[in-house]
Amino acid sequence: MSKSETRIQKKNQATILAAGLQVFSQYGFRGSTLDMIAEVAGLSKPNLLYYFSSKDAIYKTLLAQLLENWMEPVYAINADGDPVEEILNYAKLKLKMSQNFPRESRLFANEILQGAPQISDVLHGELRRAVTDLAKVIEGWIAAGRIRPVDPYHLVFSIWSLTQHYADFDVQIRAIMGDTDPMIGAEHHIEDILRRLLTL
Amino acid sequence: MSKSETRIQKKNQATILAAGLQVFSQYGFRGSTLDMIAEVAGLSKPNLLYYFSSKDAIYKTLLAQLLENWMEPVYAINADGDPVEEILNYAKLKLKMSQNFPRESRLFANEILQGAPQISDVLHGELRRAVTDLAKVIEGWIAAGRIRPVDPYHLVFSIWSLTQHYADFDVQIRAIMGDTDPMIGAEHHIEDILRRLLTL
DNA sequence: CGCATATTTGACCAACTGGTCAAAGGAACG
DNA sequence: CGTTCCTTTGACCAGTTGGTCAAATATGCG
Repeated sequence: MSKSETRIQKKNQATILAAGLQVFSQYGFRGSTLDMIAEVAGLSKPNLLYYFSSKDAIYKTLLAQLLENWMEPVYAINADGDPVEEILNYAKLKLKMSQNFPRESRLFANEILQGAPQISDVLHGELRRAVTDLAKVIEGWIAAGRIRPVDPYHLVFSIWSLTQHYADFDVQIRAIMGDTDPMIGAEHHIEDILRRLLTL
Repeated sequence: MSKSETRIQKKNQATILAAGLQVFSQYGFRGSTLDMIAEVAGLSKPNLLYYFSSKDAIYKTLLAQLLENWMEPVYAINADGDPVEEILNYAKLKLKMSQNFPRESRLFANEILQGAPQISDVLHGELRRAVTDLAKVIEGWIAAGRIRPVDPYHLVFSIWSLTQHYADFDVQIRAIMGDTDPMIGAEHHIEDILRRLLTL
């Protein structure tokens, strides 16, 4: 079955997805062209379409991979762990993802800005459910007096915005900070914010 | 001079800019077309180009307006005011802007995501200078023991990300929160975060 | 009204767009 | 070596794109 994938197929599919990520994350779906992706990939346009049936197929594959990676750490939050450390650890993980996979973050940002036409169902379905569940866990922590009372939904949005900002607005941040590496201060700052917010 | 602007000219230029904002903020420069803007504006494509010399000209006009509006509240921060209130007030203002002008925020986000090709000079120039100056003011407040020691640059980024997130990721937030209006909780939450962070 | 000026538009263009296809070039394997 | 299947590509297509232009229409004004 999956043995049917040639070595060349695997390599070229990976090359195309990497090129697609590069281009889509910068220009969004509408603003990207197969020619641009082909150029970055170093393949001819018909060759792209030999491995992926359409521009849309490349884009959807990238988004699916992305959503999987993004949901995982949410599920990994342990209701029985230490509340502040669980939340801080999640935030730290998200910041590392912004640092190591900024293009994935920008791909997602672009999709949302365009109104999430491809992932509207995931947002209303799996994501909503996951966040609602997480909110219940946080409410439990609050009720047990283990963290300060905060709105759990807005807490989650804070973590997302604070961390993803370093990937999505990288150009702006670097323009302001010059040669200083933003990520060094960012981790400490976000930890400081969240610890202050959550500690009783 | 400026008297040379007809009533019709004023009206149509405004109509075109409004339509351009609508379209550019969703699809970015590359992903937007004159036909889309013309359709939203209710004008013919050649008519657009009678009022603006090119697609680029519409986009640049919008960005210039935007940057002006965004810089103003930064300059309004008063070094002699109460530090916490000055910062909180700035954050509140930015949140209101996300609420009342979300498309402007998304236009900016799109421009940054695409690598800020049109406003790179402003970022490295005026914006960088303004933030550096603001950072000095904040450092002064810290040195005077009037707020907790925080990295002033990352503080500014926090405020931007926390507030703009509600405009840029509106679709995602509404998917998760359903019918609940995000903005009601957002203001209190952001105030809570910043007060906790800054108060000694 | 009649004229000058401002506005609007249909027809058009060259470049680009996503995608097709038949034919050519390679790899693998007996 | 020859055959089979996988891979690559040049040529091509219909629809879209930003932009032009001359002609038609509307407006303002004496």
